[in-house]
Amino acid sequence: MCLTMVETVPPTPAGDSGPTREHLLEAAGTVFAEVGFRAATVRAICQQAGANVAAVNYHFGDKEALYAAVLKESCRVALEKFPPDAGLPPEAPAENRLRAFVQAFLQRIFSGGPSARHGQLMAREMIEPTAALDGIVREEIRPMSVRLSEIIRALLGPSANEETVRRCSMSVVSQILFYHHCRPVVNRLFPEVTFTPEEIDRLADHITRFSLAALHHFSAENDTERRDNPNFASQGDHD
Amino acid sequence: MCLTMVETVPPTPAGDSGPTREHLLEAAGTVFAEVGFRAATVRAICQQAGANVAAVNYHFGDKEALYAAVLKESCRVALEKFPPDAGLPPEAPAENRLRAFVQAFLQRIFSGGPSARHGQLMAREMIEPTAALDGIVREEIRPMSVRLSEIIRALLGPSANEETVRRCSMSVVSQILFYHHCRPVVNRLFPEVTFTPEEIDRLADHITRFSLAALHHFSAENDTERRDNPNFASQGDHD
DNA sequence: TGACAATTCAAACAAATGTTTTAAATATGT
DNA sequence: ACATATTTAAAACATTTGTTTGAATTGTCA
Repeated sequence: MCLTMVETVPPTPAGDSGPTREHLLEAAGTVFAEVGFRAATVRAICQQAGANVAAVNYHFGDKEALYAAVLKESCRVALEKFPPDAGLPPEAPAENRLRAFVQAFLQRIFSGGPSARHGQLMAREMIEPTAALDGIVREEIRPMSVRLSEIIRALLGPSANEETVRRCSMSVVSQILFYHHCRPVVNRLFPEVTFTPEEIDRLADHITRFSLAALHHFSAENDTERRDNPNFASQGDHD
Repeated sequence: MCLTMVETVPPTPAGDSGPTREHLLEAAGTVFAEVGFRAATVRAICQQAGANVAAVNYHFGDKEALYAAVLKESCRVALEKFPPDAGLPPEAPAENRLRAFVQAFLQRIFSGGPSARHGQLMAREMIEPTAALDGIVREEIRPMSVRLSEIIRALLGPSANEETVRRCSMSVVSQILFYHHCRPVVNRLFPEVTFTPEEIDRLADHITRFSLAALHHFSAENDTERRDNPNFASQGDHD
């Protein structure tokens, strides 16, 4: 069926080939994030981009390729704007690195703009994974996961086994993602909850404190010699 | 346009009107949970139910009403099979009630059958809320939320303010939902993680211990008199 | 300017899908 | 058994949607 296909893919593979291509990427990012891949229509995307219906197929080949391009680009932008280490060196205290990790993650998800759109797209990928998810996990999520694991391992102490590190990592990430993934329910349950920058800061505080408390407890549980050390119960002046 | 419409809705409002209606509900539950409301086709549902294409409209009016019926029914079944208190009386120690809450929630989500389907449907509702979400929040989620809040409040002590209770409640629920909501990523990151009943138990253990450690810390932070009470640090023989 | 490639555009195509219609089949009550 | 209501079935309808087509337009370089 592709005998008559000469070259529908754009001759210029990537970059800023033209304004239409970028408008398309921008509009597609918005529409995909708003209604998801399936519900998004190329007509809606093209209209928002001020382009013709055939523009998607001309510049990207088909709708799915456009989606992959959007996902890749939004991922790049989000990580560039809010790097996971938030500028902290690896030698910084693990408590601070955890705080920075949590805050950067929350900002990446909740601050408006293309970074937030990436969060929306990823949330949809969780529910309905596309072929693009494998690449995202490999290039974005796994590096982030090992980075967090290192922080957690430093906090748990050397005697913590890998399973505990993994479980605790997930306990931390879960708290970050919850407000985003369950936003429709959170909004209905607690309409007073907002996501202003200040509120994001307070949220990062809570998640960090909640997690550090648990991690310090786990750490003390492993190294029995430290069990009655009162230092591990007080936490809050670590910055 | 509805002048010629006489009575497309079923004369028997609910209950076990006929085998076809139930087959439809069953098949629709499976298909909706698998591919979501939008991607599910009434043709696929009817085929799986062994019914004619027109059966959906005859018995439920339209596709959306069928979806609402599925959501309502799956919610009923899930809560009936795994009640949030897991048979524990309200006078039981808060630690035990928390453990029961976590375990029942995890089982509701991960054990197969109609109960798990409800979890799938709810996950999709989070990402793409339908009109049915308001009812679910009112009748299912909010009661569950106040129940958890009571447990958390008991653990935090009387001096904890509402905001802390709310935040800690979310920290607990988030850990429960994470493995479910982010399953595609978890599977790719840690293929060794399974969700057998035993693993679910261990997961419930971790979440409960992690949360109790943090909550006891918060509690001690508020009531400074309890700070050095060693009871709040040891927890692990609660069954 | 003129030829050639790249891009845009309007129209149409083909497939999928929710819904309706009309008739046949089945059950129900007398 | 007959009449009536209920349910099922096949076909068609109307709309949406991703994609293609071929002409028109624009840009580029000699």
